Amino acid sequence: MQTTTSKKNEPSVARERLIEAALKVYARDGLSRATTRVIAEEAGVNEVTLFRHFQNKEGLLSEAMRHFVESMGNQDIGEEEAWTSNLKENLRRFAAGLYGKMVQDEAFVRTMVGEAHRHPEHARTIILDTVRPIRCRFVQNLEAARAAGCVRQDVDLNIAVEAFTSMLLGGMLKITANCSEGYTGDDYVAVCVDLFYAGIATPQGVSQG
Amino acid sequence: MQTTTSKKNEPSVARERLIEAALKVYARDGLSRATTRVIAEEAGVNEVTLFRHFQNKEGLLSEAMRHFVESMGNQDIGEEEAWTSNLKENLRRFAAGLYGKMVQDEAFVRTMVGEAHRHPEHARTIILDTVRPIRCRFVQNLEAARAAGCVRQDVDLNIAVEAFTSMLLGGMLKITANCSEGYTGDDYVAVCVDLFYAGIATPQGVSQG
DNA sequence: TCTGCATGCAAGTGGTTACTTGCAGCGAGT
DNA sequence: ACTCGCTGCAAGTAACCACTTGCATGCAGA
Repeated sequence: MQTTTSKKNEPSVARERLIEAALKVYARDGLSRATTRVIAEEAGVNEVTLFRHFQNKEGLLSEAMRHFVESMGNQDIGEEEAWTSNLKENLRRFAAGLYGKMVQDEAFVRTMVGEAHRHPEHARTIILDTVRPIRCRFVQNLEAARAAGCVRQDVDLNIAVEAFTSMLLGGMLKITANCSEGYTGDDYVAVCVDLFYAGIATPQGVSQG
Repeated sequence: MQTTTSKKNEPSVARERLIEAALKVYARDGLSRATTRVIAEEAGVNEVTLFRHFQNKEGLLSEAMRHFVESMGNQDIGEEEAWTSNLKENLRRFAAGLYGKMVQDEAFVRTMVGEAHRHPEHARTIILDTVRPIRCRFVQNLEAARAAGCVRQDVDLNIAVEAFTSMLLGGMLKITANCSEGYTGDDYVAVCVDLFYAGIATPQGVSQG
């Protein structure tokens, strides 16, 4: 029989295609509205195959989340260079990289923010396992910069980094919803970097103008 | 017949109860999962009455959004006092007030962030009509502070305010999802105020330590 | 007292949902 | 050649969805 999209060469192609499709549909339609039928269609796979691989809708969701976290773990935001010198430029690169990634995954981010209540464990896993490593490296870099005398001593770097990433996240949510007025994402990121740099740098180290 | 919850004294009680219930259910279950049956139940009103008042589900949604925007317009975040003096204290009060309001409406905020794609006009209306006035007042206050010499000249205040509110929004989303580590919302707000103040204040005006 | 309006209740319609069952083909390893 | 696992397809089930219809009730104003 003419199977429209089946390949059957590699082992368990359908499974991978279903997971990829699921993530796509989750992002596009939300976790609630992502139906097994639509996911299977998107994957080019029979709906029954979905239930044969993952017992039910929730099983697919869990597997898809695990896959997402793993695939994100292999990615880097900003190259780690010498953060002790040229702090502002490093901040700029980090912010631009993180903001770009967030915009890229905007739909998925929205879905997870919106459904964090209904799927608390998945939301927590994703936030902790994907953004924490990034944040930790960021904190370490700032600590190095502080050791070099570029960063104020009287500020909690953990919270400061949280505030910086939140600034980028919140801005992305508003800008991509077309609710910003008269400025672009690049403008926004630039101001964030400027403010944050001026906020954490040691006063005598702030380059003015 | 024994009507369980009807009052029938005031005019059109059902309508108001339906709108209140709808907002509650939207926040709790999301826009997609909020069913007419559940909303009617929550309102203690027959489901048919819902369709008689608002033609369909979308009609109720629109009315509920309008109601939300109106009710928010009557609320104030921070009292407007003399912003030219004691800038940091004013920032603190504003931030605490806004953060508190966001936490209060956390579920609704999440719903709107998550479904902004599927209901772009409502999302835009809400963001623009409810948070813009607050932001505008904030910008004006900062401009006054700048005129008094407390605020740097070389920063776009519109974007800076956007960054500040985004910082609070993003932090709230993470903290209320139990994804913060070792700090409270108050800690977070305090650091945000500290960073932002150090970020926008004129260098000579920064009180150190 | 009569009329109109808002509401409740019971029932139903057509569509969609998650999920199941039974059957058949096809490729790979033995 | 034969089996076995993966897959497709057709069909069905029970629940739920938005939304409708018809009828009864009770309150308010005339």
